[in-house]
Amino acid sequence: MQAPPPPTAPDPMLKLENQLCFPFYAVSRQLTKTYQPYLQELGLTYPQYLVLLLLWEHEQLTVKALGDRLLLDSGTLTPLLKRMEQRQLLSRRRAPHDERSVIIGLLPAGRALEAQARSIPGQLLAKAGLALDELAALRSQLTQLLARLT
Amino acid sequence: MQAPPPPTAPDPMLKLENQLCFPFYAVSRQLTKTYQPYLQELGLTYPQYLVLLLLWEHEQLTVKALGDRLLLDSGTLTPLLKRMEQRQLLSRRRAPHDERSVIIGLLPAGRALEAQARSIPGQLLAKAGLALDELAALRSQLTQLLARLT
DNA sequence: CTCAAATCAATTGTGCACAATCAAACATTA
DNA sequence: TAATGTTTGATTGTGCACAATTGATTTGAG
Repeated sequence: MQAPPPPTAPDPMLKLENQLCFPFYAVSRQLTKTYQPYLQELGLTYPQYLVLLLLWEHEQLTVKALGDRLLLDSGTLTPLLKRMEQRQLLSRRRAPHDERSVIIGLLPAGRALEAQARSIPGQLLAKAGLALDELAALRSQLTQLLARLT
Repeated sequence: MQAPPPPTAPDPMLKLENQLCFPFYAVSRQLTKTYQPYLQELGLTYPQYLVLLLLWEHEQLTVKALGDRLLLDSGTLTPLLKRMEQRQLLSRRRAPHDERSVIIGLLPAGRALEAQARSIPGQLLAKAGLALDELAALRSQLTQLLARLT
């Protein structure tokens, strides 16, 4: 279905193909879909995988620390972490010295997923058709942009 | 809250900072947040804004055509379009020659938002601190990556 | 012409994402 | 220490995002 262009030509800056944000939005969603079959084997969603990446590295972190690193707030993290707690992937407990904080700790079932996840990054890079140096260049541009936006 | 590193150092490919996808995921969400104050004045969400960008250009499109261009399926678009229909921004009707298709047409209230949206792309570019040539370079890389992923 | 396959939108169910609000716990300072 | 303000997580409500299924419609092979 394709209509003829409207009588008044639109501002070129308002055409979808010229948008800054749309490619980020679309690539982000497509990347998540690309991860999906691998993560499904582990029973994880992409945001849950990100939480585990941090816990594999740090063993335990507060909800606040997770949110700071992932740029997610408690409205997103709390239900997500409760689902992972039900699966015994992690534990949630109040910090003894500061009852406001909730400490998220890695449990054995969560630790066990690390070995299964090892092959994921390499397979993703292959699917994206990126060499390691291209990846590094792209990532540094994105990190720089992210810093300007936050 | 920061715990000492775990006894077994994690695979560097599994560290958050080395992930390919996370920067896209984070930048995409941050960009949406950056748009938010401007779009709020128009009463639009970011995906609704994308639909209008296409309608400003094409006046009318089927749900299928919108989904193809935005890489969104009907489970996402149908409720979103119904909300926009309720606000009289667009119309939804079956195609006479093919009753399976639903044609989305721009209404005056939707057309009227175009003038108000004109200033948005420029303000976003300024906030992102990008020059036009940087933008073009980044966009071509992203478009290329998107093509490899789809 | 017939009916099996393909197309398209809608629906259902799950899981983010985020603004806004709240309440508890902690920190500060007068 | 009493009053005030800040930090932290949880809750609520709205709106995507997408997999899976359904049902109506159209197409096309025989």
